[in-house]
Parts: sequence; structure tokens; C-alpha cells
Amino acid sequence: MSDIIDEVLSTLGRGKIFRARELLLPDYVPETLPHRENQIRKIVEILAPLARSEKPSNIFIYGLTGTGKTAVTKFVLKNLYKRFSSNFIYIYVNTRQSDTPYRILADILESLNSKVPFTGLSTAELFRRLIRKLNEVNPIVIIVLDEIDAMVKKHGDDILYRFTRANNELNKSKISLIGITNDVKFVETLDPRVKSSLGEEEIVFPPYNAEELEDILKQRAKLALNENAIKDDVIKLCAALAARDHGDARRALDLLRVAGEIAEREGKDQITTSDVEKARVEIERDRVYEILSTLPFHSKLVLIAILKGLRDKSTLTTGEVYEAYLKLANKMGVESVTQRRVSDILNELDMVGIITAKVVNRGRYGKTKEISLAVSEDIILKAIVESDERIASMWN
DNA sequence: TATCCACAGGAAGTCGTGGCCA
DNA sequence: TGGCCACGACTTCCTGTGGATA
Repeated sequence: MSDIIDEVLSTLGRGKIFRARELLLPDYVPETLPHRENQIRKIVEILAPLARSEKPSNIFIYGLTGTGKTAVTKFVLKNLYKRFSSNFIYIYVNTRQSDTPYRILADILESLNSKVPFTGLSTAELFRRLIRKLNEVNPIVIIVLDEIDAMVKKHGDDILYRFTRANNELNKSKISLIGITNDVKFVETLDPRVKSSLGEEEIVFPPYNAEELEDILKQRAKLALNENAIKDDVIKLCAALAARDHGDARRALDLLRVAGEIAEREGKDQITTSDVEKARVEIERDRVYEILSTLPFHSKLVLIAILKGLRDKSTLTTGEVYEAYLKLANKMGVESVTQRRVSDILNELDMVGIITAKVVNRGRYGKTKEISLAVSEDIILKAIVESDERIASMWN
């Protein structure tokens, strides 16, 4: 057995592709950000009052996934902090990961070295603690709330309102907010008071085109990969695939990194276009597998019901899915959920891209959804059967 | 043109679990 | 230890939708 481990380690240890693999990871902020000069300039202009220890305006940043919103924001704040560290501090919170008002406040307090329990306190108490803490620290605190739309859709904009009003309760300190969102229409859904306060300044990040993505990849490849580990045609392919995917730089870098890992695993000294193709399939498979294996039990059962139903026809209605689901639940001897809940589960599966659910009006025959699979049946089955013993035993 | 169908989906509430604090 | 709170999963109740049909 240890022979296998030694063999694998010796192959990977001799890696000929990467010089610094971590430079291709999404959280790495490079020293230069090509094609984002205008946005950097605009943010610096808005945050310039920090140089005089004055509170800058709140900012709202829009743009699709992978357009550099987070990287540019972190880049500007990092560089301003190098120059004016005595004037302000900044705290970054990803509100998709910390997706409740409680977790956001807890994250901010933890960044300020204040220990917070995982649960058990009211959000009002956390807010009180935050105000107390802020009154002890630096005069100005910049709070970056990334992917803020996801949290607000779930829990409302109350926490944003409280943040925008917090300055009234602070004696020495002041808060400025930077909200980052993928949803251009998100701000329209906010309470007018929050909207006017949070959106003092707005910046839009347009998607990258294929040429711009190519420049970004070339710059990053130069830093992260060994010389001659990659050719221009491979970079072009990564850029083209990511450009097709609404100009997503994160996707382009992921493709390059995973293609490099595949090439390295195979003992090659150069990444080829076929490695990129393999990387594309692997990234998609991993994403889907992770989503599927962490689904709640009834969501998995609904998916199995869809798989069974789609053996006889190309699409199913919500009612047909629910019927098939009830039969399965009955067969397994588990209590079923209501149709209302199944409707929500179908929406959730649609949102994460596992199924396609199109609302259709069939006149006298009512309004429903036409449901079909968006990923291969094999991947779904594998992930569900491997992650749930009850379903596995029923299936086998 | 009114009616009908098969849901969609919003709002408010319940339940169980896990955890804090006085 | 009891009261309180967060949170996810779920239920109940309700109104809205829009094209086919009588």
C-alpha cells in the first residue's frame, strides 16, 4: 500500500507545471488588475476622504460573476490601508457564506477580535456589542458586504438599514459600507431609505471579453506556471470558454488551474487543449456532485422521482413529479412533504442548475412547470446513492 | 366573455435542534 | 435550569395567473 502512496507522491512531487499554484486560486489578489483601471480609479476617488480620516460615501458595486468586483475592492482597500493604516480598518464579509444577519454581525465582531457564540444571542445583542466595539476601535470602519443580494433575498434588508443608521449611535467611530452584488436590479428591491443611503455612489463592472480574459490569463500564467508549461492556444481556449460564460475571469482561472493539475497528475510538462477540455468536464462534475450530495433528504427523493418519471417522457409537470415523489415516499415508509414544499424544492433545484423548470400556462389545463434535467442522469444517481444510504438501499 | 384548471408563490406560523446567559 | 434566541425545514392559508374552453 505504501508503495502506491510513494509512487503518487513522487510523481506529483516532480511537478513540472506549477511554479506557484496558489496564484491561480480565486482569493489571490494580484499586484495589477488588467482592464479594471477605470473602476480602480473611481473607487479610490470615492474612498479618498480616508486620507484625511474622513468618512467616505457608501458604495454599491454591480457586475456579473467573475468581473473583478471583489478583487478590485480588496486590491484598492489593501493598497489604501498600506498608506493610511492609522486612519481606518476594513472588514470583508462574504454574505453567501455568512448568509444570516446573525452570522454577518458575528463575522464582523470576530474580525474585531470579539468572540461571539455560534448561536444563542439575539441579533439586537450582537448589534449592541458591535456598536460598543466600534466605539473602542479606529475612527473609520469600512465594511464590505460581498454577494449581499443572496442574504437580502433570504432575510430582508433590515440589517442594511441598521448599518446605515449605525453612525447615529457611534461617538468616535464611523461606518462606511461597500455592497457588492451580481444582481443589477437588486437595489430596486431595497427599502427606499436603505437605497438612498447605501447607493450614495454606484459602480458597474462590465463583463470581460475574450481578449481581456486572455490578457488576465497570460499575466497570471506568467506568475503561477513554469516557463514553457503553457502555449498561447491553451490560454486562448480557456479565455474563449470563459468569455462564452458571460466573461467570467474566475472561471477562466479555474479552467487554467484545473487543466494544470490534470496535466501534472499525468506527468506532463505542458498543458494541452485536451487538458482544458477535461478540466471543463471535471469542474462541472465536481460542482454538481457537491450540490447534490449536500441536498436535504426530500430534495434527493424529489430528484429520484424526476429521474424515474423522465424515463417515459421528455418533461414532467409539478403535479406529475409530486405524484411520483409520493409513491417513492410511500414505498420507503417515510412521511411525505406537501406539494407546496415540493414546489419550493423544484425552484431550489432549478436555481442551482440541476433541473430546468419552465413555467407554462396550459389554458384550461392550468398553470404548471415543465421540468427536465439540466445535468446527466448518471451524475445525479451517483451523487445521491453515494450520499444517502436509505435511497441507495431502495435503488439497489 | 366568463369560467375553469393546476398550479405558482407570498406570508405567517410551527417544530425541532442547538446554544447562550443570568 | 429555565427563558430566550437563531435557524432550517416545513405547513397552512391564501391570492394570483393566463390561455383553453364552453
